[in-house]
Parts: sequence; C-alpha cells; structure tokens
Amino acid sequence: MPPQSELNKRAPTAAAIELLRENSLAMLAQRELERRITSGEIAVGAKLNEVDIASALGVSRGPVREAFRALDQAGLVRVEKNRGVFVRQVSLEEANEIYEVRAALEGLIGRLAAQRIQPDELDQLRAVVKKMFALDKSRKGEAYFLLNVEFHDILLRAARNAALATHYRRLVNELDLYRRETLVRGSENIPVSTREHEAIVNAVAKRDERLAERLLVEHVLHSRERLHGALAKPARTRAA
Amino acid sequence: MPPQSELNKRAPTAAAIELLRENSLAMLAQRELERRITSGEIAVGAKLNEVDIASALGVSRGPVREAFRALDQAGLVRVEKNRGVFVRQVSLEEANEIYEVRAALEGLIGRLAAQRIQPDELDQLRAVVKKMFALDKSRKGEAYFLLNVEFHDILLRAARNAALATHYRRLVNELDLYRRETLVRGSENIPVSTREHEAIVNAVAKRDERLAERLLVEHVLHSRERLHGALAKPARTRAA
DNA sequence: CCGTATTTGTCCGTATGTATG
DNA sequence: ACATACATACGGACAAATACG
Repeated sequence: MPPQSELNKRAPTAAAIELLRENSLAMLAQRELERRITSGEIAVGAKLNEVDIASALGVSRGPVREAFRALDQAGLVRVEKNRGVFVRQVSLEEANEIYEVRAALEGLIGRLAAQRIQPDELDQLRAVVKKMFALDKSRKGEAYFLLNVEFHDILLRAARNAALATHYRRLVNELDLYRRETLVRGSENIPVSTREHEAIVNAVAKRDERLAERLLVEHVLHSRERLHGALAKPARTRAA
Repeated sequence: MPPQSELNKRAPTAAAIELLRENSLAMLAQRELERRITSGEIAVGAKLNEVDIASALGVSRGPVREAFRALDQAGLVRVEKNRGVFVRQVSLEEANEIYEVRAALEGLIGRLAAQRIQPDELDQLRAVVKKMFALDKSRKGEAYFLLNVEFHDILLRAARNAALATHYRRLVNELDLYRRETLVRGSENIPVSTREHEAIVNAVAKRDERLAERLLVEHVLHSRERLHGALAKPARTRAA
C-alpha cells in the first residue's frame, strides 16, 4: 500500500492543520480508506492490517480501529473478531438484493426530482448528457463511468432529500464492490444507456413524475441486466 | 444512567464469556447503547459522556469510542469533534424526508412479500392482526406499538432481502428518534391502523403484488399523517 | 478575560487470541 | 502437537481542546 495521503505528513502543512480543526483522525482515516476501497486501490476481500494502515496513514492504531467500525456499518468492510477486517465481498445474490432496493430508491429520486428540480440543475443534467453523446463515438468506458456518477448525483441533489441521498450512496458503494468482485468493467452499452439518460432528463424537465419514476426504475434494471449479461455470457455479443 | 447491562459484570458469568467469544466489547457496547437509545432510556439530544458510559458498561473508553463511530454511521448519534457525542435529534423536516424513503421501501416490501411469503409467515401475520383486533377494544398503546413492530418485521422477513432489511430498520430507528423528539406517544388510531394491516395481509395472501405495494405505501403515509395530526392539533380530537 | 477543571483526542504498552512452521 | 511469531483487543497515560467559574 502506498504510504501517501492527506494524512501521513511528518511536518503537517497549513492545509492539513485546517483539516484537523474540523475532523478527527478517525474521520479522516475513514474517508481515506473509503476512497481507497471504492477506487479499487485496496482490492475486494483484502485484509486490512491495523498497524500497516496506521503507519501508512501516519496515525496510531486507535483512530484506525474507530474508522474500521464506521466502515463496517457503512457496509464497506467486514469485521471478524480476533481475525481482522476485510474489504467486503458482495455476492451475486446480494447484488440482486441491492439492485431491488436501488431500483425502488431510484424511482423515488425520479419522482422527487421531477417535482423539485431547479433550472440550473436541469442545465447541468443536459450538459452531462451532451458529454455522454460526445463520448459515445469513442467508447471511453472510464470517462462514461464518471459522467454516469455525475448524472445520478445531480438528480440526487435535485430530489432534495438527505436521507434518500445517504441510503442511495451506500447502495451504490456496495454495487461498486460487486462490480469489482466480478471484475466486470465497462459492461454498459453506452449508446443505449445514454439514450435512457436523455429520456430521463426530458421526463424530469416536463415535470412528469410518473414517467421519470418509471424510466429510472427501468434504467436501473437495464443496468443490472447489462452487468449480468456481461457475466453470464462473456463470449456472446449482447443485444441492446 | 443505571449501571446495568449484559456487560459490567465484575466476575464474568459463563454466558458473558460465551458472548465475548464472538463479540468484541465494542460491538456489545454498540448494541447496548442502541438499545438504550431506541428504548428512550437515554433521551434524545442527551450527551453521551465517554467515561461515564465506559464505567457504566464496565469497559474502557476504547470500545466505547468505537461504538460511537458505528452508532454515528447508523444515524443514532451525532459526533461533534472536541465537543462530544449526542443522541441524534430528528427534525420535522428530516422526518418528512425519512417518511418519503420509508414509503418507497415499504412498497417494495409489500411487493416482495407478496411474491415470496411462506405459509407459516402468513399464519404469523394473521395471528398478529388477530391480537391487534383483540387489543382494539382496550386501546393499549404500548402493546399495539409492539405488535405493529412485529407485523412489519414478519413482512420484512417474508420479503427475503437482507439489504432491504438493513436500510428499512435504520429508517424506522430514525423515525423512533423523531417520535421521541416530539414526545408524541400512541398517536395511532388503532382501529383504522388495524384494518389497514388486515387489508395488507389479505393482499399479500392473494399474492397481489401491486395491491400489497399500494396498501403499504398508503399505510406509511397514513401513519405519518396521524402523527403530524397529533402534533399540529394537540388539543383537538382527531378524526380517523 | 483568565485560570482551572473536565472531557475529548491520540498514542502506546500489554494481554489474549490466531496462524504458521 | 507444540512452540513461535504475529495480529487484534483492551486498557491506561499523556496531550489538546472545551467548558466553567
């Protein structure tokens, strides 16, 4: 593990001191570990050694242990008493369960966003979809992935519901673990997915709650099918 | 705070030792604090003093601090750096947001339960509703509250989705904090609520997913209205 | 506004349990 | 099976920040 981060400075910089004014080392360690896990920097199933991580982050073991408990509740790691902490592995069955919940929340996001979205947020959504169409031709998987995250984040803000945002983000994190578990990357059919995004924006813009809800639920289920399709038949070309 | 719990035994009993074989002190402390918070033993907004709780539980501050981090992620407490940990207060606005999410999940529970419920679970649901009708006449608020929890727990099991259960339980916990915050107890109109439960059981028994979903969503929204009604007009008698 | 007491934040030592040869 | 090495679990000491008089 590379021993670098916002933490781990021998001589704390002014910025680091400012961070510590508001955040405990435990919270900073939690965020840093969350970043390393969701980014794939730490592999799924990997064991998190207290002393290694503590030294890598330049803190003692106390804050690291506290961060572990938070990450456990957040569903990112699994704690086994007297054995250690491991990056959580999400099975196919669990992923299907999570998708069911996510679809329900995604539908709610669509309904609320159609009610509450502001003009500037609509502009942002349209800008993201525009970038998606531009990307469409070159098939850049990683860039598309980021735009997709941005799209759903804008919708989430537009829904104006903090509890919804909290639970939705956790589900997305868990699905990322599954994606990494299965080593499937770029399974999205970008042209199809982009058109779905476009239709969603139009529904939200028309303030059509029912349509936005339905399109987002279907969008999630389609994403799941595309992912499973990539898993089940890796050699076969997938129809839209 | 009463210094009693499964923990805090000077001479650990055999049962306590068995507990410790599988659970760390941090996890036990977390559960115990969760119980004390959700039961109202510790008041909403109260400050949780590390040393007091540690001595009350008969452990050191380390496990208590770890439990705090987990409870923070679980939405039961709020951590302010260098100031302390407080039982979370849920405002009216937050409660409304949580209700929106809960309604969506409750609808999903109804749909999945209608798909997947087993005969013995249906029997359990009917038994609970029967008890509710029996209670109906004597208007026992606390007993009804417990039956209500049991009813929704059976449905949750019948839905057979662990992720759904996790997120649903957290939302219910948060709404309990709101209920306690507003000091509203027994705001349910028991006859009406019981009939709603009965209708839900019938829909699930008929495997009518759409109806079960709709009835449960409405049930949640009605519960919210009954609660808000009790808040807005405390002096007035509430109509159904 | 300052000094003191209390509380939180962090670190490290020790005990206990687990994995390995 | 045993012994050794290693990792985690817990407790306690010290430092820093906050609250109080």
